[in-house]
Amino acid sequence: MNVFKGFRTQVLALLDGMVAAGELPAGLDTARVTVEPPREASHGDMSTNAAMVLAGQAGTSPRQLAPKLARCLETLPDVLAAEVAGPGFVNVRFAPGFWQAQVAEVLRAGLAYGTSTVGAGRRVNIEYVSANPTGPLHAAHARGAVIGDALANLLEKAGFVVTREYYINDAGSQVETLGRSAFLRYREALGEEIGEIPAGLYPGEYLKEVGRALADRDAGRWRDEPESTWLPVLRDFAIDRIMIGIREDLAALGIGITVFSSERALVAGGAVQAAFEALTARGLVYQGVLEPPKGKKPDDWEPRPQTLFRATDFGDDVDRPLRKSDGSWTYFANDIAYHLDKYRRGFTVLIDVLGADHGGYVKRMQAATTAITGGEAALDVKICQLVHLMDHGKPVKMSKRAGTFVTLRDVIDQVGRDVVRFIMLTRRNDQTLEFDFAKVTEQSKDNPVFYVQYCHARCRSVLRHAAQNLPAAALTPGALAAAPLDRLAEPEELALIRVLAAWPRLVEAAAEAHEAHRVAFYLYDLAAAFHGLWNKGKDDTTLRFLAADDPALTAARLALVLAVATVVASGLAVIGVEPVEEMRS
RNA sequence: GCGCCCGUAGCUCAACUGGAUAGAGCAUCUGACUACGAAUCAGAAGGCUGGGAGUUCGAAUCUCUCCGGGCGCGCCA
Repeated sequence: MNVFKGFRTQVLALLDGMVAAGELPAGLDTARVTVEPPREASHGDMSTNAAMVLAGQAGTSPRQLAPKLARCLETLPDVLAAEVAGPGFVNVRFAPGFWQAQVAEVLRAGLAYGTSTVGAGRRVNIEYVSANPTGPLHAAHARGAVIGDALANLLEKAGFVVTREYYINDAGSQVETLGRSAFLRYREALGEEIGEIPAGLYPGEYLKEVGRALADRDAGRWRDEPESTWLPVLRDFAIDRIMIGIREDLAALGIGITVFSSERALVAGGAVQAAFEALTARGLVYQGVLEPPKGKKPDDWEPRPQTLFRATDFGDDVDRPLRKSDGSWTYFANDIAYHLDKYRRGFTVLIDVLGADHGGYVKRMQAATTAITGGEAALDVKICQLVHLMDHGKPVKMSKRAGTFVTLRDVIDQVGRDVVRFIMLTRRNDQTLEFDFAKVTEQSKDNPVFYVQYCHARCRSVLRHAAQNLPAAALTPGALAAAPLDRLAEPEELALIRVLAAWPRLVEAAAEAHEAHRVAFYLYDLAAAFHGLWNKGKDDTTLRFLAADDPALTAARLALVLAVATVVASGLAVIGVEPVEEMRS
């Protein structure tokens, strides 16, 4: 239960009452009325902008309207005081009991605390990773994988029905190159000396295994055949082998892709032709000649008529080609068909998580999605900026040519899956991210993974201590929820409860914004509030959780501790990280 | 040249989609370890939110224009 949203409905009800009493005109637009925690804690518990939003419509001023609303708010049972502040905010203070009750809410809900229904069962398709099946996943893929996966978790928690999808680009020239490269390794596996890998083919060592596997299966069957015979076989064989490895790597990172879509199958099924015809029927396809790109003109540029999609009608900068000069479809045309396919499978909310090099692709794909679905589906594209791999502050050298690039598997093996997942969410997706092997495994407060995990471990530690003196039955969530929570009266305790109570609101806001990183930042804030209270107990022993001479107080504080552990675990579940019981030394 | 993203404390980053006096963490300075684990915490100091103009009750956020960085720019995917 989002307490802020709950209070907003109460505010709206009071406004209706003011309308009925003739204090406000009817027909006010309350859509922009918000209830938020004030930035400054001293301003109170919640703040509403209602007077400022409505004053104009009501023909009065915020400072005149606000006091009237404040008086109404003070009639509510949980409200201690409502004050007008600044340009017309109404700040509300709640009775401690209002917050204390939230602890019991957390314990009753358990890990489901924060689960919301704002998604209302709407179906969302989120496509992520979608790395070309020409080699193993490398370190940079981790970011898109985690952002997509965490966003999927987040949206599910917010009440959306989510499909997690991986688009296999198995149709273009790159997989042909893969087939040729694999053929070379196949011949090598049969004992041939292949020498240097020619330019234009993939040199990676990982293809040796592919070549060997095919040699084991088919022996010399393809060696002396023409390319037209072996290429499809080698290509498909290599794709299958590489996709097996990719799936294993994703599993190692805990990425739960549910649907793998094949570009080749899509094309073979006539989907591109169908999408093309749909666009044509809408009058959005024509033959035309594009201007050359200014400033950076390709050497072989020559004006030529092309089959173009009217992307500029939908906000793109130029119209985009759908066919290559040899008559085959462009990647863009295939992708239009793919997005139409998603729409036809019932999704109206589409999210693509793409790498930084796809930045220039966003507008055209959004234009195409709007066009092909008649505006019924909306595409949001999350661009992941680069990840700079570092070690002890120095860049990790990588060279694709020398085959020394860092694979995703390397990273997972070195620092662990939980660390990878958490760190990838410690920056907004459109901000570059530094990933330092030394720093992310450091056991200090500089390391947010550690800091948050340490919070959970401390909570569990307290509960373990309590278990030495109390029967297990007294420590269940149900028993603790029944503790005298009104004993949680210290300012720091109430402040901590406010942070807990912000979790459901954060889930909703982050889900609507499609921003999973906010969960990581929230967890950091929650951990900070808890560590602060913990340390207060160092100076002031009356603040300690376990009060030997006061069982009732102890029970109330243990309820709070368990609630903190629960919300931390709930948040980590969205990120896809396992909460730890204790820190290993 | 055009488009997209970014520019916030010395450094690394937030800021709840337009809210109040822009917040954290490092680093710096001051203080707290016979402990429910100090692997932490409290306090101080640090800002013309790259510059300028506009929109309105109100702008880091929206518009325009410069400056600086990243990514991309017809038959690669």
